[in-house]
Amino acid sequence: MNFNAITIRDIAKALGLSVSTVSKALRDSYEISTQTKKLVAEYAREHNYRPNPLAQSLKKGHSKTIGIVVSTIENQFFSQVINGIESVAYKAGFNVIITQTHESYELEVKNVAQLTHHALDGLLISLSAETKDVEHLQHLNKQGLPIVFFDRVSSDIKTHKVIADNLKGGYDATKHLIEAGYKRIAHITSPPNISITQERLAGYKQALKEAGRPIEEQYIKYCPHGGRDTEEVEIAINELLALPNKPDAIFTTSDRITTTTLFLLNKAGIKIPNDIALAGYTNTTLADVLNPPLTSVYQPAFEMGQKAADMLLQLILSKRPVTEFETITLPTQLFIRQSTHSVG
Amino acid sequence: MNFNAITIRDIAKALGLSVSTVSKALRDSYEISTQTKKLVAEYAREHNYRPNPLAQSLKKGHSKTIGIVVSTIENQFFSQVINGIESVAYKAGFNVIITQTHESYELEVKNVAQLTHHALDGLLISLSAETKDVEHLQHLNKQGLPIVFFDRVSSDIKTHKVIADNLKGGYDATKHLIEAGYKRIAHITSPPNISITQERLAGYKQALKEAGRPIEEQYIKYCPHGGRDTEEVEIAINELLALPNKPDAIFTTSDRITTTTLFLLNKAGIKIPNDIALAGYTNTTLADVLNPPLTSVYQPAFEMGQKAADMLLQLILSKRPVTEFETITLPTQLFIRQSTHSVG
DNA sequence: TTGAAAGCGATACCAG
DNA sequence: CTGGTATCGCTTTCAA
Repeated sequence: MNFNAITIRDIAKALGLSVSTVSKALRDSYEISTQTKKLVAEYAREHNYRPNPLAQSLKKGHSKTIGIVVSTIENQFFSQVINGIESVAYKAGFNVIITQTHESYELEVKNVAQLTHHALDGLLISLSAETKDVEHLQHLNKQGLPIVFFDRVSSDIKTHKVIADNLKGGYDATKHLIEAGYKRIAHITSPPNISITQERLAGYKQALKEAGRPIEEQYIKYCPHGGRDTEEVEIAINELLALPNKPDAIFTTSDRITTTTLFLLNKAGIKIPNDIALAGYTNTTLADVLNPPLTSVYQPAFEMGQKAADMLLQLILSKRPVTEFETITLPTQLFIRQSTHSVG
Repeated sequence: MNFNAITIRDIAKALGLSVSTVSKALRDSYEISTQTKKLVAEYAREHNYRPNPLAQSLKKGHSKTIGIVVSTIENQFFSQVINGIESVAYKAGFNVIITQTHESYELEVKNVAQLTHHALDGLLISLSAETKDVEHLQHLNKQGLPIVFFDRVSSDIKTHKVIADNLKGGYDATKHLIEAGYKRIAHITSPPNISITQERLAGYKQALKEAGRPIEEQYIKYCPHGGRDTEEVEIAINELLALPNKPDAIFTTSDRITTTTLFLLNKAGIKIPNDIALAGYTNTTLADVLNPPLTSVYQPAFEMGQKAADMLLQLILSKRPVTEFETITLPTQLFIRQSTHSVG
């Protein structure tokens, strides 16, 4: 508040009262007479008094704000998660600060530092695609900053976590492709170090195994930045198309990889699903009006945000240190559309 | 910072120095000996000292954070604007707090209050669809809070503004539809009170006039919440379809209205562009892979964010009160795709 | 019922 | 070169 706001002292002076009386009156303390309260309240309203939150926070030792770290808000999945977080945070009187890592470890570290600089009561984070160690978080956590992971989590920090059932998501999509008659199912995914990649990949493998299909590494492609750059997806697709036995179906993870794959296949004149079928993770509301409508794994993003915020608030508000942590797994949903129409 | 962070006082005590010496050493003051500086710096690093930003802000009178108010971050246009804002804010060492109005006037007022409660140095805002008066902003502005409008602006507050060339956007899209041979061009848009609606509508009308076409009110439909609710778009479309002379093309404004219209027309089995052509405002990267690929007006969202942040920073950092304000108008781009293929 | 004063953490002026 | 002290705006004992 660098602008000329009226302070409690101004009110005190104007009304011939003491600062403490005004403060108490404003907070409706039982110690203050009804008359004085009325007087103060009126003056405050008329002059549009707003307590300086900085001063309040400094005094009280908490800021009533929580920080969110995601890779990009352009990704609908994350903006939906954020909406979920906000819906519960606001209700509890907490504010929210959002920062983006753009899949960069360096930015993640910077942003977390920046955020905690700004005095948070808690942190909600989904790791960047590059992140391999969580030293920067561990330290804060040990110092007492409550942290809750969502989506992309780390097993190196013991705290609450909220994830989608990634294994089942990968399994469902792959199984569907198998049942639809596809023979050579490729998988384009995020880098191997992040949790969602591993879990979804495990689902993919499990479905293949159950169907007695071989798992071929040549059909599995990783995008170092989770599809942030179009080129990485393009490389993956080109490698797949150059295979002697090129795939007849692709299962993609993450919004970005999915839509980029769709874009690139269209651009290359490859017909979906006739030439290659496509099933992918996405939370876009546009899945139905894509060309073709896209078979997709949908994650309950809003609920994920709500749950994560709930758990964080619980940590923040807890009187005693919490030592028991849980990981909540939310179900995903497979929507079958024309991009994976049955073969034959 | 409710967690046990180490303070300047702790350092002073541990090192047998005074608080002020430590403070100065940390800020690399010329008054302090190199030796002491080294000592302090080392201790600070080892113990991971972070200055409490709350205390700093309180003392310095500014918080180094700017607030952003948009309708929804799920809208790609806005998330792109935010990315633009962040790119310049971070470079200048400013943090960013984002809040969403979900097109509600009430939420806008609440959020602005909430934000300023949290001690901002400046505010960047795109008005909600419901907002008709800006009393809540006027007051803050008069108190000295720098405000810059973008996208949906108000003429009631004299300050910097950044907008897209909405008139030209509306004009280009409509003219294109006319030239492509469409005869009855409808327009589905946001509520009439917000600036972008008026400007785009003006462009639509101008194109029709220039082509010697009549402007028929029955072809112009407003969505009270800018397409936030599917129903409002559905009502608009149904009314258009029920017309004796139903339109053969629709020009939609706003991401949400555009994609919802596409969805609803598809759902109703109406072929685009054969039954009805569609051209709409959208910033989604998916325009190319929609069914059909969508003719659209694209706004330079990232640049808009950059410009707005630039101007806000300029206001914040200015030594003397600024009295000269400007409105920057950014060009839009019309991308012609299959949803408006030429007739015949 | 009201007020004086300490203190949250950091900064800056002024002495020494 | 170092340290004491007032201050930012507010909350909270403790006295009066």
